[in-house]
Amino acid sequence: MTRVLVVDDEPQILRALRINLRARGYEVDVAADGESALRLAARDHPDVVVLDLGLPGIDGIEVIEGLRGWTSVPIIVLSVRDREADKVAALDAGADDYVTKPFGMDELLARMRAALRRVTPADEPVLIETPDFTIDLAARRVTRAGEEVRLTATEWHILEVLVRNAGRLVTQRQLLQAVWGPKYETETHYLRVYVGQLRRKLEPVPSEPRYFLTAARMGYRFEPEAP
Amino acid sequence: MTRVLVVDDEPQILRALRINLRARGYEVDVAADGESALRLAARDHPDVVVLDLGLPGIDGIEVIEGLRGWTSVPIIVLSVRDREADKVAALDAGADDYVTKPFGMDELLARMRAALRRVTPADEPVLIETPDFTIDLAARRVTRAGEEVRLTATEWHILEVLVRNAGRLVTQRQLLQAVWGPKYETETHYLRVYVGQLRRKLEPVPSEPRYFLTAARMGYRFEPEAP
DNA sequence: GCCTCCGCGTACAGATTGTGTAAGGAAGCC
DNA sequence: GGCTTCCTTACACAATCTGTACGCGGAGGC
Repeated sequence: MTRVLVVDDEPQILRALRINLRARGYEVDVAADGESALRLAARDHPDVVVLDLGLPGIDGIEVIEGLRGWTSVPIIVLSVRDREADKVAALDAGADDYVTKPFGMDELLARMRAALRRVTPADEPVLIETPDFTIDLAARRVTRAGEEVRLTATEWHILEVLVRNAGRLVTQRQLLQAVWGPKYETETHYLRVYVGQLRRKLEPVPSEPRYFLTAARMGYRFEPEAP
Repeated sequence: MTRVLVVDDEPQILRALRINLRARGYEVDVAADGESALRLAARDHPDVVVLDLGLPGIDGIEVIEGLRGWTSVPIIVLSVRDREADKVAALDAGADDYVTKPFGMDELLARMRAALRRVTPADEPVLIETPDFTIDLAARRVTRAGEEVRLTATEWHILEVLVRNAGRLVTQRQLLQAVWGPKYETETHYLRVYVGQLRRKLEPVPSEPRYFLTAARMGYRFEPEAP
């Protein structure tokens, strides 16, 4: 089922969108400000985000940047601002589309379909195999020596972000933002605890990590292949 | 180099687009009708297509369908028609974006960048190779003779600034400002220490730098190729 | 040609900060 | 109530950063 995260501070628009999208068979998350948007996105992993730019609190552009730190989910921006500079800023920050209010529901739906169509065929590898364990992203399952490894929700969340960025460094900020939300950007000790648990469950020698590598003062990196 | 196929039957728009896109470093193909568009696309495999809907001969929608038969190249539709039904039809036929004429060149360029970004995911391996070592900016990793070279956060930061300005001189002020912040503009000796460490870790003969060159009283320069 | 001065590179050590691990309390679920 | 999971704190250890000292060499003045 396709999940949409709708972010807008105007209740009637939020309501209209929710009703329309539900009627079309989408599962709908709603948020009225940037912080909840980032938190919900981190928790629910929507397939597409519809984002109003004129938010209270965190700026819409910052929400785009926050999301882009860890996910490539399509972002469709809604905005009353019709100035070219605004569009360029949003698109260059990482938005996929920019629709000016007032907009037609059919157009928005068509743009959503277009955005979703692009994502689906590019099905990322769902199975990640290493010499020591196998990760099935679709089934949310990790197998080690034939046995299933039980992971908690938080452990899985961290694993997922790292694995989806395999080979790349993920900064502590990105991880914290993705898993706990933007307010926790400084709580780096959470990461230490949970990365440590992942290592204990998955690394052949937890004290000498081979897959979940630390880059001091920067972040962590998942390295799927034995070096 | 990025190749753009522009399809429009109005000569002045075609001309304006060609000039603007060339000026931005794109390679530009042009076509004035649907048939040439399909032919050129097949021949040249553009990275993005900018397509006017109001074409003589084959309908614009048919061009989209024709392209979608064999390629997923991003298609940005231009059109004078602002009716929602037209947008929906084009998007559902396979277009990625729909821009109503008259449009701003900056907006179109931003939408092109957004479309291109999706195709070439931002995580394209940003690899800088020299005869002696390889830098992977995404992974934050340096490999030398097959072995990973461990760099500290500060070392990385300096390396990154230098590498992103490869071949150009980076002033001491720029470096200090980028790595330590504007308050440290005068602490040039920090640079000496850390550039020295980079040389020790990466230069074949640290005392005779070949990649990390000093420009006395000015700054440093990274030279990726052996002279 | 000699001397001085300034900037550069290196070495090193104390202070600071980051990291990994263990463990306990709170909250939720069966 | 027992179990699991999450959040939080504490602590030891290690790595990194910061700051000082010193030797070297080239540019320019004399």
